[in-house]
Amino acid sequence: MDSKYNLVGGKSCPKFPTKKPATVVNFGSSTKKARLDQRPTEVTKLGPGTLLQQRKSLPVYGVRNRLISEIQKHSTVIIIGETGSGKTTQIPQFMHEVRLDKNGIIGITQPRRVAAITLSQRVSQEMNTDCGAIVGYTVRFEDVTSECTKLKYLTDGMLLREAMLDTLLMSYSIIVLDEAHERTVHTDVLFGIVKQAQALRDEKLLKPLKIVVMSATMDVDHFSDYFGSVPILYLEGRQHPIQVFHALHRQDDYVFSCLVTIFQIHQDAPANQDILVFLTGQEEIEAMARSIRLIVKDLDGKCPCLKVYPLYSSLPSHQQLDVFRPTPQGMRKVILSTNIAETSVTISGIKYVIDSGMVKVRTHHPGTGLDVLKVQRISQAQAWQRTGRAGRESSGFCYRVYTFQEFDAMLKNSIPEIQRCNLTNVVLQLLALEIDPLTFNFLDKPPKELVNGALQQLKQLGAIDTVEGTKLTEMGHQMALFPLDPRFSKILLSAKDYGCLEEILSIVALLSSESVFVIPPSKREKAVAAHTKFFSSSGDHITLLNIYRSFSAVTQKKQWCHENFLNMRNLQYASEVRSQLAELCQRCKMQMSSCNQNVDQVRKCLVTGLFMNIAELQRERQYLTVESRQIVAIHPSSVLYSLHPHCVLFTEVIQTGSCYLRQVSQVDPEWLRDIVPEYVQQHRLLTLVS
DNA sequence: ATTGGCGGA
Repeated sequence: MDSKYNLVGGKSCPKFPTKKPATVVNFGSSTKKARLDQRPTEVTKLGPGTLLQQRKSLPVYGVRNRLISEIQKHSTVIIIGETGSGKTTQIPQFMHEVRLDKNGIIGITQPRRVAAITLSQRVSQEMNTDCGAIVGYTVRFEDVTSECTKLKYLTDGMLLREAMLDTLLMSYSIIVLDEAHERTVHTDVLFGIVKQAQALRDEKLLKPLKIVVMSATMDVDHFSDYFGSVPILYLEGRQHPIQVFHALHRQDDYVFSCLVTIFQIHQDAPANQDILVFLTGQEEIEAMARSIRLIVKDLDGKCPCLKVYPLYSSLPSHQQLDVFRPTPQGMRKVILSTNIAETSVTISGIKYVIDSGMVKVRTHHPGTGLDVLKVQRISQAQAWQRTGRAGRESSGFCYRVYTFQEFDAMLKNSIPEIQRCNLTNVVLQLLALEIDPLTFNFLDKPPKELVNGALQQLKQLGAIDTVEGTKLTEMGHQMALFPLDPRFSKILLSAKDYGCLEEILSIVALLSSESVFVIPPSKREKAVAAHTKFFSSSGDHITLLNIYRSFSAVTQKKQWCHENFLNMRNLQYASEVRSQLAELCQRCKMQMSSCNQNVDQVRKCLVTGLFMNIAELQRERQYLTVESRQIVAIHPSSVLYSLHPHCVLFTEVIQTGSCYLRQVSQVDPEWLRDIVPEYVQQHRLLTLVS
């Protein structure tokens, strides 16, 4: 298969068919030692002696001196390491021990907050210091560093924010871009920023910047080429062998095939060997959970007791935590998960992985402004990532519900997010750094249409003067200060003109968080009834405002959220976002203001940033978007779903089955003529407003 | 007539 694969892991064996009854899904196998990415090490409470022993037993420890000398010799290196190699915790310590950091900081980026926090806690424990002293972390809302911090774990997004203040990142002597294979938008932009900073610092004879890229991918030449053929160092991991099976025949229903496979395994495997199944979404997972529970009833006594655990991000946290409880003796867990279990969540004790080979992917279409959420085939790299989830404690098995030929036809690597998402924010950030997004040295260039679409929208919002121009207006500079979609930043900055900053802050904060509504399937009617008292007939935005106003007024927040079927965690997050935004507004010298009960002001203010998102009722329930002439419908979760007003403003349009408008408010077409007269003229919207 | 993969500032 892939030659590099064999370098890191064990030997590849020829695959052979297994003898199974013809009524089941037939698999062929090939024994492989899975290639894996690095997960944050769990913080375990241990004495200092044991900690040192643990450190010394890590594979990376044995090659310490070679690693140091390579990193010392080269200004940029790529390090490929398997899970359990200890690269993320040890290599920064090694560099610090020999003072490679000199008079600067070693910054280590992570795609996720929890990883940055737990890693820095682990490393400060290993170095026998308090977290926040020599070792610290910086994530949104939380900065646990001090004057003496030398090893700083931070989210990639945080380092990008720091680059906004200093493009040369002068406080750092070494930057480690960890988990680079995940290719988050933030890491991808950082690639270019860090490379530019390194070159400029050399050019200006400033202190040099060393770059270390850490990844688990097979496609490492790509990273190396980007920096000009820099050395690649491979690290051994501590991964157990995993036997991989492919379906011998093409399956036409991957959900059903997964279900069949679960029971094939369940009937043969000893108790306490758990199964992890990768599926694509909440609905699919809940449906399969119901099927399994029904089938289990008919199996009585013949097999170990089988317990089903759904796992997806919108699941309340206490239900997510259930997954981590060890399986009771004589039982078996089957976890039905989205790709959350691929990277974000690590479950111990998994012996079997069943891979549907599918994933839900969001793709932005700049011409129509439409986001499409579609089920697609995964990439080979992703398939290996899933496979690896079976071999964390001991040897394991992975059943791929697709043939080897289908595997072979998959993309080697997934399309990076930067090539398929809305780039308005990225482009605004680059322009704020005086970087031309059309010539920026991306690791992988996004399609021209995405960059142009972003420039177009920034021009509409008044952030730039001309689409060709790369200079921000005063408005654009202010917008770039906010950690928001530029349309929301625009609304926030307009709020002073409408005297409703208090209200807009609450709404924008809630739009930045996940849904606050909790609707357990078993208590659906009760939950909806509880939500109804917050509903506003003018739409979802004012409904969100009503919720936030009530939330901030009550003292017993936990109980209140429970009674009203609202998600406490998401409301608290929104409240943190709100404080941060309020502080930024204050820094922009904006006066606080409130429209109290005159909430029409709020909807008018929303128009200043979302005027391109207007839709008009065509016939019953069918709307037409004014700018892109798309046929759409209001999302069933909207309070306007059954009211269908003549003219609405929407926050986003997403195609799942049909095209749906989400977060919708009724607006008076007359407002458009007052608020965005040029836009109305340009788009000949006079029929709408007359 | 009927519903939201995962992160992050």
